[in-house]
Amino acid sequence: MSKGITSRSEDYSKWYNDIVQKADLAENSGVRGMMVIKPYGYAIWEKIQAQLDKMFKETGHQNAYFPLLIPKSYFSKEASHVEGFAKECAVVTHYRLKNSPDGKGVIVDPDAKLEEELIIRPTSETIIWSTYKNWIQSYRDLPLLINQWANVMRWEMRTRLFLRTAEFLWQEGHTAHATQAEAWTETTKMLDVYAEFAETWMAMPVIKGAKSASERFAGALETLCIEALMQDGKALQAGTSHFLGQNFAKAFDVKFTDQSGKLDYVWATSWGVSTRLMGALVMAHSDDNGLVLPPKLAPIQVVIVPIYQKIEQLEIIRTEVNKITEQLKIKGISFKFDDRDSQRPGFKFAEYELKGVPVRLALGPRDIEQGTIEVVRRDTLEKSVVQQVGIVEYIEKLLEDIQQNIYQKALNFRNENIRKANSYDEFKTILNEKGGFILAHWDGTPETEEQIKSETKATIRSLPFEYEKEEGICIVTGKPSERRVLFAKSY
RNA sequence: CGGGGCAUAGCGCAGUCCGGUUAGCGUAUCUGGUUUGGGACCAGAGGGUCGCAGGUUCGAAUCCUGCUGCCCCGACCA
Repeated sequence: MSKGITSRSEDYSKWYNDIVQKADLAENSGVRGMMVIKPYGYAIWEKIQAQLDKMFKETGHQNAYFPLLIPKSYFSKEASHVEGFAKECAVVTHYRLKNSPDGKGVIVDPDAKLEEELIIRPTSETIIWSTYKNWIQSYRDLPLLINQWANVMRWEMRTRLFLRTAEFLWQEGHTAHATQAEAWTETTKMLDVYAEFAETWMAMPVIKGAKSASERFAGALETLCIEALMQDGKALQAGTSHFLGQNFAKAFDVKFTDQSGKLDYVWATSWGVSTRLMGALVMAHSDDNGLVLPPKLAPIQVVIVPIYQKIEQLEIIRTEVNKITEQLKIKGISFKFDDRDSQRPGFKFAEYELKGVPVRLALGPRDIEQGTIEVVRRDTLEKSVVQQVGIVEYIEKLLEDIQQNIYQKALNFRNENIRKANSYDEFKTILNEKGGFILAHWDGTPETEEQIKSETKATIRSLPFEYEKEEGICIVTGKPSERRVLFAKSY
């Protein structure tokens, strides 16, 4: 169909790579595992950031910035945290280069070895909590609600554009509270923020739940997550919110005096989403013609393509287009009038489909004569000719429809791909033949979880909130279980 | 980090097995013209340290060694 894009049925991974690269979202760089986010891709990330940032501020958080480099000694203070991240940390050992004696380039100066090595942050709990120690003395300093937008680095074995890169962009919220209850409320509140963002803005349905013990964040007492289903039937963790208890407060000695004068450790949370959301966005809605973007996150919501033979015709069209774009501006709808003479209309149509622009308008001599305009919506590729009168209201409504429609489509797909399995055989059959989410009983032990993982490659994505308790027996061991949990193969 | 594949013009590739003119093809780019309602056509032009570093040879894109990067499959993760 489309030039140069592998179809999903042919090779899903290749399709994903083709879209990311050909829609100009990102490309691989000269550095292993690290990508360049291109202007069009970054524009989408900026929209994601802007909305999330607004939501964080609305829930009382402030932004701050902490250092990229973390002293190695900080890292060892919280035992399970080290264990979780040690294997993938980049380490800075020297602070100077010098000219190579053989005259070929530069070498690390062996005389410039650091006394204490520095870790490039894989996450910032340690540097932040060592700082919070100085910021918190009394209950009056609480709650402390901080977020930072930053890059982090995790030395990944195998990387994929947006989904897993060695360096990625994210936000990380780090909060401190006087009581356990308040910290727990914060943990669930931020998960709700993520879920709302995913569904309302990304048009991507998610399932909220809690991670099993083995999938928890290193150092957390509880990890909550939102899980989304991709078109190939694999699950993607789209955001996490951690209840850290008093682990980091104890590790970094962060105490406060409560109203009765008693000294106690503070309660903590952390929560984050990353540029991985970009990967989720691509896989949630796109088709074999290219990217499909939800209008709320599309850098260009409406593209206008003029169709003309002579330059005089273009000028007439331009006058008509200006009338429309002035109104679009007032409505806050972003647009692009593509008057490039170097490409023909057909080329432009294909190009904007590839880039996922939600609405395309085409205006030619025939329309000028008849007072009409051609409107094509990206999600269904449906083409209609409508009157120019009232076109802006029509577009406004159409953008809402598209946002709704792609959400509904993704929701239907997701719902059709949640299945219950009542035996291990059934579980395996569903997994191999259909994929998707599987709800099944599990005895609650890490051993059984591990056995299922090694035998089927499926993992427990979460203990989902939205499914009620139900007595049953574990599909593997036959032991009693009080609820079904959510399994899937995942990214 | 293990197994497999790949690296030649911006992009996609041929040439490599079997060393030998000036390294080709498609596409993109630039110029001029004709075109423009679903990826236009004609004519001309520019563009290469053949991934990097060594080696063999009269001669290397081609043979040998090392390195780097990318892709796919595994072990680990947001």
